[in-house]
Amino acid sequence: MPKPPAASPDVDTEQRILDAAHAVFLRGGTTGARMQEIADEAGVNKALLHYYFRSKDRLAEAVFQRAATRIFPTVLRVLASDAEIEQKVQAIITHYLDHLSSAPYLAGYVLGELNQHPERITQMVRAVAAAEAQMDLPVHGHADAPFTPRTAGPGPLHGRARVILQKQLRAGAREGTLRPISPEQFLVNLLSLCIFPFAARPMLHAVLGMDDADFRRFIAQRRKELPAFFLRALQP
Amino acid sequence: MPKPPAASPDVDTEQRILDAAHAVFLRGGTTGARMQEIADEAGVNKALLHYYFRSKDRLAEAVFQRAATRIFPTVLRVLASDAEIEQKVQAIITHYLDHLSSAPYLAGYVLGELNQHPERITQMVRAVAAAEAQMDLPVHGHADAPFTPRTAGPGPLHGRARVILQKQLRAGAREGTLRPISPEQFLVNLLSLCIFPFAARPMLHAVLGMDDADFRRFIAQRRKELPAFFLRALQP
DNA sequence: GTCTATATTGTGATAGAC
DNA sequence: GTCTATCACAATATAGAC
Repeated sequence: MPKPPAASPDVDTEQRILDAAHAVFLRGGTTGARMQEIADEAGVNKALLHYYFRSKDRLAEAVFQRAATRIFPTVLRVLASDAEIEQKVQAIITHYLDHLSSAPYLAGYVLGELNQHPERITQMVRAVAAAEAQMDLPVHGHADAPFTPRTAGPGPLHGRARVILQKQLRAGAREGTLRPISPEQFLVNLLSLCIFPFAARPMLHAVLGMDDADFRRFIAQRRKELPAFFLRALQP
Repeated sequence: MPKPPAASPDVDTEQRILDAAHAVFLRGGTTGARMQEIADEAGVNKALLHYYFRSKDRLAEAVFQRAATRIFPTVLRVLASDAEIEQKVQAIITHYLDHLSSAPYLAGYVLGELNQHPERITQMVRAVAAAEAQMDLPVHGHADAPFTPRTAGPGPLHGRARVILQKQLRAGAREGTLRPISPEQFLVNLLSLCIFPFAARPMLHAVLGMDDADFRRFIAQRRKELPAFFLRALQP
């Protein structure tokens, strides 16, 4: 029962609050954020935050859920598709560079939360599992059904995505078109190259002297070069 | 004058406090950490923290300084050396995987701080500049001289390290042994592949179901495979 | 549903004895 | 140098009017 008690649930206000919380939490992290700040950003009173979301903790949970959901499902969908490995790499790189460019704080926020609040890990497990489960239902079965407990193996990425990736990598190795590599190393390498530059943006500012314009150019160039760079590394 | 007023400055206690603060801040971030927690960890009273370091802010600054200094100088030294590019890649990868394995929270902490407290960026600029400057003094000139304002170009990594790297990459491209790549893309790729797995460790836990033992094995394998992976990507 | 006012706790910081 | 005791304020949370 995360919904407000009764009457007409003013979803508009609730949404405004959630958006405001999203913005504030992503900038300063959960512990750094102040409820007052969120209220101001949403243009409402502090008490309203507690009316819609019971406590700061729950509000933070809701925001993290949303953020985690925004950073992950696409990769799973792409990996589980029946495209060639080259196309998948291209698609994932393009997606991340574009997506994270438009959400500058997202990567840093998610990593930071996971590091500072271990309890978020289980939350992310659920988020990923939900994404994979929902993926298994092609179209029907309305998206916001609260359960769909259709996860196969033991861990999260032991669903379709991982199985298909592994099969593809092995096939490539057998045919001699790909150097043998485990799905884990493959994925971590790919995600590293996509996500790290955004999570470490301030570090690049400090170490390489990149201002905002520099960074945009840097990412633009990366969009062109990274797919080939990565695929070359996979060659036998 | 960050030193205690007078008398015999009990460097032992000060060090214990700093170590405790290091441990606590790295786990929970600056804002998440509590002074009481640090005092407990150091086995002293809360008031002593204020005696040695004036405020939480200054203590946090000191810890960040130390952490930033531990994560960076080695790369600069390696890059500025006269080794071949292949050896440099190998050395940097080995160093990071070993070093970050023994300091699990370091990467996440530094990235998190930089994201949440923009003022840390200038602090890191100074740290990097100091590291580069100190590097320019081969042996003589005792290490803890507080100035050495010998930084050349405008930005931080516009010192020896960057110049040498760029020269090396261009030479390789001219000779046809390396595919053309900018020093920035080169460095970010390398750092991404080294640092991200540690900063995203909880994410890997959630998404790939990696427990501690899995992660150790994963890194061990990475130590073997990553240099070749990266160097292949550089080939023309 | 939304506000104002207030209760309550947590936490950084200081005073002062030893 | 190190402790105990306490202050002062910031921040979450609630009560209750409208």
